[in-house]
Amino acid sequence: MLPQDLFSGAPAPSAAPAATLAASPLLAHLNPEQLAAVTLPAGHALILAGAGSGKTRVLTTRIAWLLQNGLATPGGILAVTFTNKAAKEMVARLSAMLPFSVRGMWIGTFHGLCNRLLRAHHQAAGLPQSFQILDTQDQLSAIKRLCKQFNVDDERFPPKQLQYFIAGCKEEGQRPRDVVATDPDARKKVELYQLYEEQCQREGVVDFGELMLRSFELLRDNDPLRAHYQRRFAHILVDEFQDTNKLQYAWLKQLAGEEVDGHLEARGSVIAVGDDDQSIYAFRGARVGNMADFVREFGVQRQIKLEHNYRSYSNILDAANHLISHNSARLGKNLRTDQGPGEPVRVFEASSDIAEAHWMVDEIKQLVKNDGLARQEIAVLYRSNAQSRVIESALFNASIPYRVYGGLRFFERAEIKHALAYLRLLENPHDDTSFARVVNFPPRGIGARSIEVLQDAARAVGCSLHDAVSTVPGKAGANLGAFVALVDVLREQTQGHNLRSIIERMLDATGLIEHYRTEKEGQDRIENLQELVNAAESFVTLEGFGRDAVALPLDEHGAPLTQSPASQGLDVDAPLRDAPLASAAVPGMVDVDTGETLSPLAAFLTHAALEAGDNQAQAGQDAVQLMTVHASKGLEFDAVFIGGLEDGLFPHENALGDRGGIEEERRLMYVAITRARQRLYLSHSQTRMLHGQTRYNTQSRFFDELPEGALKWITPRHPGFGKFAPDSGAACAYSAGSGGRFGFKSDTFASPPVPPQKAAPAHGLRAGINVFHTKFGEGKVLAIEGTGDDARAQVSFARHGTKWLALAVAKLTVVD
DNA sequence: AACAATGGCCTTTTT
DNA sequence: GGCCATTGTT
Repeated sequence: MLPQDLFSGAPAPSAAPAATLAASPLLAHLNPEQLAAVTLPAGHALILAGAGSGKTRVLTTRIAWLLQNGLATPGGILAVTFTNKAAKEMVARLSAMLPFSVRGMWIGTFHGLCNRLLRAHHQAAGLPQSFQILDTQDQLSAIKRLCKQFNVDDERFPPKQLQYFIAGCKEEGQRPRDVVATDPDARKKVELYQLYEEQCQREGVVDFGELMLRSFELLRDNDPLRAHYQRRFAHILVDEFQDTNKLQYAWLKQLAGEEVDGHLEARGSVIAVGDDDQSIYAFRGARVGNMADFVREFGVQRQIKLEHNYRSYSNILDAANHLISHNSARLGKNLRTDQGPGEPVRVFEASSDIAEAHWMVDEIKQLVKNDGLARQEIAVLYRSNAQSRVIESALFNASIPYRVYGGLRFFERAEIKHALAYLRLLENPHDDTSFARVVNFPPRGIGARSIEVLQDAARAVGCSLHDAVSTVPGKAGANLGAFVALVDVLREQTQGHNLRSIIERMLDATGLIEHYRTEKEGQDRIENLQELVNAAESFVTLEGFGRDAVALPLDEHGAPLTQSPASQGLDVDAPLRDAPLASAAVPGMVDVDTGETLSPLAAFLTHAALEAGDNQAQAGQDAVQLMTVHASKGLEFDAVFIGGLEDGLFPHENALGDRGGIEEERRLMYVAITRARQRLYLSHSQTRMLHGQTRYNTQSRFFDELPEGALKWITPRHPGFGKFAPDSGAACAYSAGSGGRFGFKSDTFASPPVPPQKAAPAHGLRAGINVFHTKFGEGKVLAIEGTGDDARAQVSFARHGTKWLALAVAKLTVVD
């Protein structure tokens, strides 16, 4: 771990005298730490930015400051984020700060910037210029198609698992030849990975992982190109650094400079901004360890902690600080505020999930009525999506408008995917994933049998489905021919048309709209398809076609021969003379470096793949916000409810076995707590309907890690975690007060909830004895670790391998 | 090819 | 309990 003293909060020496800086309106109202971060001298730096500490402000002000003081040119700046939302926010704020367009800067998501790089240097990267991007759905169908073709037993190799395997390999930077496979199963997987790659290459498509890996390899293997970009990007800024995976970190290293004798020969400055306490994406490959690696490998000299929180009252921060202090392996950070204590954190114990939801509804009503809070400033957070149902129905019955985040996004909807598949076929007839998707949609007499014949034919010749159609005889061949003709004719007809007209013609010619006219839920789908036309329209106007691009001569490696004016940047004063322009440079459109252009259609398809759109229902309404804790990261609300704080749910039982699982759950809780500005409500329920059965849960262990002084128990606190009150009658009486009138399922109320297996405090387990688990079956205890509520057992199950189970949660019974 | 029925799954998720 | 995907039926 990093020594504590490295993280001195002291302002770093700045490039200009403090007095001058303070006078600058840009730097007004920054606190000393923020000021230090904004005015860091050249060199790599790590900024540990706590929740609500003004991180985005620091990032954008830093960029503006560099430009204003002539320390950087727009072309020399690369700022990378994880989500489109964050990238847009940065662009918007910068546009407001700067008197000129942000166009010359590279601001975007990792994948967006990779896309840009690969489009610009598609030849060097071995890709067609208009390669299309597979989203997760497309990738899965591509894998399924592959497996079918090679007669893979999908019991032994479920496509989902293969997808996970392939994505995982790519995130680790591994090509099939790099994967070490010892057992036959693993070898088979690698073989399929190889075949999948060949298929993608043949079809001219890349998945998300490929976008990252391919551009990493491009930089790694192409010396002049790498040198060019290293020279160009003098200032690299990375947001949410704790969420970077291994490959993204390696990608950043390629851009940052040469590695000499194990340490990085710095070219530009990399400023990494992150918060290890908010690392909640380890499950998808994020490596918090990248923060420590960054400090070591980049020889980071300056680290700044932003600990001043501008969001919450101190009771809320106390709760957060106290909780997170139970994690080991932290870089160390404590949030503080100038605000007073505020309201205590209210804690409620419900007798059932229904009662819990009704309590929330009652409290929400009061917050709106008595405290005048806007409904959209109230959020209900939960650990898993399944929990939303009960809350939704309670809100619905109380006629409180609400909005659930999550679910399908615009470009992920089936009808939109169908339309996009047709559009992709216009762009690239060899995109078999798209071909297979719509060859019989709307239905045109091409059944599974015909498709199978076609696929076999295509494989035999080694060509695309499109090209194999002519070899299929008979009626099936005729139907297939008609489909191909439809697409080919459409392609010719729409040649030179604008995007709107292409899409309208496509919708008409393919009969998509017509097809949905007869379906029961077709009206919504038709509206969505019309919305697609609007989306395309606004894409065209927003992204501004035909803006000037600068051509750049390339050598035979695809690397720029000379620096373009853009890469040298405008001279210091020039930007200020530029007319202000709100639109941002968008990946996939026009590359300002190379002048390479993409057809409007290809650009729009890229946009659709890279930015799936909003995943929120009806926006605009003043509605209570419902979402998972993960989805709430980066947001803030006046009042926050965190429900389902029960052991097994939050922390989630699946996390208890994993190494570091509990700590990630704790960080998740930390994220949830720090969303609240004024009020925080925590609740747990004695019983909960989950997967069709009533579960009896004890309160979350996290309650024991919160400071008593900041809490106010609305229902009396139980003696302690894991020890259920023998007589639960009291709890029932309390819930009757606020939620009882809503009625209980007889089975939950008839007898007081009794936790089934936790009656005996001593678990009575020891190594060697046999146990039974409801999910994993029979197993043998290998080891016991910890005591009391932290006790865990390592159990070897006959069918499920060896697992660590928390005894307080796992349902283990001794078998003799 | 369209529909009904059954079975298996079930933490979190962006690009 | 409810959602999905795949299977079976007409």
